[in-house]
Amino acid sequence: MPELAEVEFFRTRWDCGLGQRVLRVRLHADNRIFRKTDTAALVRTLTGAALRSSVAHGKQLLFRFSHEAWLGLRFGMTGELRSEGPKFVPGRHEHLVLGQARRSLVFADARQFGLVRFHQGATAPDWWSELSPTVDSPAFTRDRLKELLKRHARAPLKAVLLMQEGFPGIGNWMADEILWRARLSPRLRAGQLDDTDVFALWRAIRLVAAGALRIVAPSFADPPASWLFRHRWEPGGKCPRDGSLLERATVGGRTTVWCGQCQEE
DNA sequence: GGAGTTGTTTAGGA
DNA sequence: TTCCTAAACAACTC
Repeated sequence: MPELAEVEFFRTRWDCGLGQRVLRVRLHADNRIFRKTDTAALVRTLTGAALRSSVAHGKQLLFRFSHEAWLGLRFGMTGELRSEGPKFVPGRHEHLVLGQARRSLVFADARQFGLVRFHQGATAPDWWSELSPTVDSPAFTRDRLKELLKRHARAPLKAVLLMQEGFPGIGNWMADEILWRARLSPRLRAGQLDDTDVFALWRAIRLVAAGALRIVAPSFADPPASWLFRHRWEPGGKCPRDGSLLERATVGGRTTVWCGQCQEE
């Protein structure tokens, strides 16, 4: 479920706990979600620590606590954050619950494709500080995009846009939306683009990222009907630009929707 | 019961 | 060696 804007939406759901101490940590230590986590250290350190701040980077979140404690979260397909009452009892999918005096901060993920990470230290962990620039940051330049396309010249555009090391935050629906805006077929090989195409793709990336953050992040609202998003899952869905029937196929290993008329092969 | 799901990692092939 | 693809992970819905 969560891409750039959805992750940002979930981040703010724990804002109500900022500045407050964690009194009790409950977790399902044996679950796959903790495969990279020292759960004993997490429980020991976060108990009594106060939540200081949070930040999103693409599909990833980092929460900073007092006691030099850092909590990293990834959502996979079905992860989410919620705030519940102080007496909340975790169900089988609520893998991590930080109990504060007035609320419980809940991380749930039914499929457990997500990830919980814990770090202790004066500075953010390496797996956070080494992330490449997100697509909405000033560092994501046209030259950087050109370089990424060159590096994966033989892969289809759709597959390249989904690579988090190059395009942090872009997921399946955003990739389709971007390619539709740029009028480029998802099946085009990345190395086939000329400078005009690269510029169109860059502009579409910026526009879709900014639009998603503006529309989706504050309240999880759907984008307007002028976006491909609203038509991509409908049977018989039509292109909001020219009204022709949308195409659907697996590209780059993922279900992909595009307009065969206005997206250049 | 089978197919599909807004994600990532890994094994194996080209 | 490097890069790309398909399968696997786990649980739910239609």
